[in-house]
Amino acid sequence: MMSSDVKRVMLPIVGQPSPERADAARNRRALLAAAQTILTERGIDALSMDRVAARAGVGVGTVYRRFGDRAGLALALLDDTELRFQAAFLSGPPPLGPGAPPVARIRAFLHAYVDRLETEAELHAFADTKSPTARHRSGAYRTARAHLVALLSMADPTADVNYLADALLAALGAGLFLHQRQELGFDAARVKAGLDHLLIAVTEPRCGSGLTL
Amino acid sequence: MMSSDVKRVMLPIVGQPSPERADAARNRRALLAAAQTILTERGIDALSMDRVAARAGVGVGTVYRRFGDRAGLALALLDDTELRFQAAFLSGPPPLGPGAPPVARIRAFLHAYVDRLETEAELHAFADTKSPTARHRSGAYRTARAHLVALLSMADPTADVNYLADALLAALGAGLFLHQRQELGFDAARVKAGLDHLLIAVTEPRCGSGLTL
DNA sequence: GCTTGAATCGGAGCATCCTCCGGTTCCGAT
DNA sequence: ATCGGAACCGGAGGATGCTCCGATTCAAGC
Repeated sequence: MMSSDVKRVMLPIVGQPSPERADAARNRRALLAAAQTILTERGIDALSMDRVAARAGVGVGTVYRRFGDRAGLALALLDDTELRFQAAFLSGPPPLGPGAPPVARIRAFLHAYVDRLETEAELHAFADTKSPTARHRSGAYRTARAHLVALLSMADPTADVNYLADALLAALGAGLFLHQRQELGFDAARVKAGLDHLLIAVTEPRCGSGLTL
Repeated sequence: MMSSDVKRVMLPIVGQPSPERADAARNRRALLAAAQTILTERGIDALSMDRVAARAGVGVGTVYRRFGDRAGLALALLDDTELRFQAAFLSGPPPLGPGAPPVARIRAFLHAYVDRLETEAELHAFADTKSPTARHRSGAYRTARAHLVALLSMADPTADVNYLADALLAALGAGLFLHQRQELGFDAARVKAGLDHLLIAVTEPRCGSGLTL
């Protein structure tokens, strides 16, 4: 009864109270692998929850416990690049990371986001299909938004940076990007140039009256 | 037999080759009325195709023939206000209609759009849930876009107006608006002020170098 | 009226998203 | 080794979007 004290210290590493059971981790890996396979083999239209479950050899309920819903599965598939992206703009080398002037960092952020959309737009769009506000509630969106708010407030403390951050991110919507690439025939450079134009306009100090409406 | 000549003149009004069969028109009205009733009585979450069909006393197939899909039903419900809106900015009194300077017309357009979202945002969002690019393919979007492109090119012929029109409309997305109103606690005035800021920035002539990136 | 071709109707049926809950598996503690 | 409870598994099943096609209804021409 005295040795129990020692054993109870069985440290829970650091984060979650229960890290994850072995079978659960195995299933999660199998599900992500199955989803990736279906994605590359048959395209995003074939990426249904039932199919992913069948391909991974588990029940449908397991998919939903792991990922919550279809959007959660898509976000999990994007998790690797998302984490790398966040690391890059939070603590990577400039101009994306700290060290460059705010406007240059925002510009690097926008361009890097476009580069992500170039290969992941369909998956981003898929993640947004569940609800029209799903995108804005995701952790990825909140992080990006907070980053832009911080940089914008350095660049122009007089502006409504909370509004502007959402406006810039709206211009980076996956649906809009697909429309620009497929319907309008824009290339990535044109999208980036448009974003540059927006960014300059928004962060450049007013010169005229500023109230010429 | 000679009266047949008179009968054959049964003019098809003007537009469609076959105006619409009587039963079809009756069903369309019944379906729209049923949808409107469900919408006001039980909210948008209860607006399913099956329920609309049952409420109108017709089969589900009829709903799909009339409206194509869920987005089509939503657009049909918005058709009245959409037509009024288009009439207002295409041929109504200034500043929304012709007669005012381009930037003032754009500003009036943005404000009027916000006013629509104030009462119709959920329906707009519902119409967008089918596909991420559904919004951009709709006739309403194309009309609004063309209008903005025309006005923007008058205000600033040197800009990429095709990009800017979409960027402004992205800031008017229903999902973003709901997020701003519900999650962020913005009121309509703040959204309009943010749009004004964007508009001024985008249309105001450059004063600095213009390439300070 | 009646005929007749064509447009429309309607609901069975399929695919998908998601929920629910009884049975099973894991893993720390003894 | 084993035990017990917490966590997990899985598939039946409800709800919904959408499709398909035989039965029905409309309306133009006689």
